[in-house]
Amino acid sequence: MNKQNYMIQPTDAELEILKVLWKNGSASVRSVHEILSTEKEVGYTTTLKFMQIMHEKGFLDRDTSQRSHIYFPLVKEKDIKGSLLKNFMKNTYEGSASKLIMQALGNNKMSANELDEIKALINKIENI
Amino acid sequence: MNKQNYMIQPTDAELEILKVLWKNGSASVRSVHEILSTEKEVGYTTTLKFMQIMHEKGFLDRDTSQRSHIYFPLVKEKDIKGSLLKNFMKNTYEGSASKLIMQALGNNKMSANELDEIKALINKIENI
DNA sequence: TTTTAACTACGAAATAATTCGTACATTCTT
DNA sequence: AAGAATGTACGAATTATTTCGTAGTTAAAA
Repeated sequence: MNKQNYMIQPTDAELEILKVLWKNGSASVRSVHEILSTEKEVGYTTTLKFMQIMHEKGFLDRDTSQRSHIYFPLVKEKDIKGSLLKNFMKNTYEGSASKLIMQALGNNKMSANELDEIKALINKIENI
Repeated sequence: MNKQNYMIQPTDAELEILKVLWKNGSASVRSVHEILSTEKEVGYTTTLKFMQIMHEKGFLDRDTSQRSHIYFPLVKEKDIKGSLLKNFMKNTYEGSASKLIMQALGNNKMSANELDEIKALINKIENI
């Protein structure tokens, strides 16, 4: 039973780290930090501290058998993003998925391919 | 030229107040506070303080000709929500509207009517 | 083997967001 | 007219989040 409503949510800074780890499977603080550094100015111990906090919070586990610890995500990308989405939907669109989708459609250019993909999913949902 | 990328965004607490005002057009601190109180425990001066801050930030204007000031929104619901959505999309879905829409579709039950509305909008977009 | 580099741990400063108490003014009630 | 109720203003406490400095350890390089 995942993605509960009250699932703990990562903060913005924590989400950035999770995204790096979801993409890479597992990594040392050093390599996560190097990737983050390409996007924004941040100190090494800042990244380290976040990863320690995230370990405490249960977002990450780690292998400490080597001097340089290797961290990996304990939470699934889909679950976390789903939970963040649900929360955002609640705060901003009174919990209405269709309101959110309508505005996202209206405000953003998408490729024909993406639009088709969306239509296909709707059809699939409707034909159940 | 509205809804710029760097449009100032309301915090969560500020958004709640904006939502009340968008729905009511304009209102005193007292009446906003009464509505908020039905949803959560909050002190009167907290609501007052927020509305003063929002006035400073330019989210609200107010009529101070009476003792009880009347506040009204200076920003449009669509613009603010669009800006929040864009920001959320950037943080959580790498800025991809279709990723967000796909997950929103997948995770939420919608009525046939809502689904049709979404399909109609897609068709309209495709037929331009 | 001495120095330098890389690593963890962790307290605490800095910043952002929320919440409220208190002071003071005006209006309403009695 | 006195007291109670209602209003604004605003400093400051509280809480959440982000950021980093420093201490101490281990490994690598000179």
